[in-house]
Amino acid sequence: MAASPGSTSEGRRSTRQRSTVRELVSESEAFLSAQEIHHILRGRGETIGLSTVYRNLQTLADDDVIDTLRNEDGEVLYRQCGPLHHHHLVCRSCGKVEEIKGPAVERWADRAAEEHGFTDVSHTVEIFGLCPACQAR
Amino acid sequence: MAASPGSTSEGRRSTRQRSTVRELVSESEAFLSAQEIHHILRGRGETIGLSTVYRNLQTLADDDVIDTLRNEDGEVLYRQCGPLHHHHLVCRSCGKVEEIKGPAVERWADRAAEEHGFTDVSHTVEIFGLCPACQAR
DNA sequence: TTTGGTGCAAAACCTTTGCATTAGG
DNA sequence: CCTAATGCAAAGGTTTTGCACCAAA
Repeated sequence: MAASPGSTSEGRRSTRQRSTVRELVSESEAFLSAQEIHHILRGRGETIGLSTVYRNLQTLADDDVIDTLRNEDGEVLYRQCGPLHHHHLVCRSCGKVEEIKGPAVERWADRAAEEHGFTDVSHTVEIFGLCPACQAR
Repeated sequence: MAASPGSTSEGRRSTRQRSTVRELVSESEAFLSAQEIHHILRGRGETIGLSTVYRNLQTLADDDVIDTLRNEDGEVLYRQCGPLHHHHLVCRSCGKVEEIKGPAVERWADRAAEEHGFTDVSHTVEIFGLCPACQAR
């Protein structure tokens, strides 16, 4: 992961909306889009604007509180930063996600980057397929 | 790569626009966005609509003539397919792309999917970092 | 009180789609 | 001919931004 020297979390006020967003992201296993987060919170009766959701997700990502990922449709997805780095095995049909650890890939990626003289390396790996349940259907 | 049984390249007509798009993508080293491609072609005096660019890029991708990739801004980027499946090492600063082959990753991804019972597997791997030139700056 | 945060609506983006027209086979 | 391909404009989607108001410190 990239180092983030200039932490921007200095003058952040704690508001109900920010807490609500952070909590939802924390309690969720899956990656959520901003739209989904807004929809869920509204469904719970929370009062929060879509732009506020976007702005909070951005600041949370800036502060390295949450991880971001882009799905195949170009939507940005958000999730709490996990303690361990891992990757995702995603079902193309039902969207089910399996987490997979892959120390081998980490090493491979770092080495490949190093061989080309790259530093400050990060990587994304996503595996797509058809899960057992969806094959049966 | 997922198997593509039903090749859709059957009834494709060869038009000036399709050739132009394919040629530009072929002759270019870098990944280009649809908007960039349209802009470049218009700049050259070509007569072509933006939607035609999009549609041709889609069919070319469907026919496995070009590779697609999404940049960090969510734009879809296109580039001519290499003969071998490979991944990309992208400089976060200047956008320079190195191709890297990684049979190990292919095997790892396929095995990880298999262990979870997934079939029809494809995967994406992107490595981001700072290239030597940009480190110097 | 001061100023960052919020909410709404409008704008900005990339991308897709409807439809009449053109042109490849 | 026939129908895929084109071009334009309009619509679709996500994300950003302007601005007046609100509330944390």
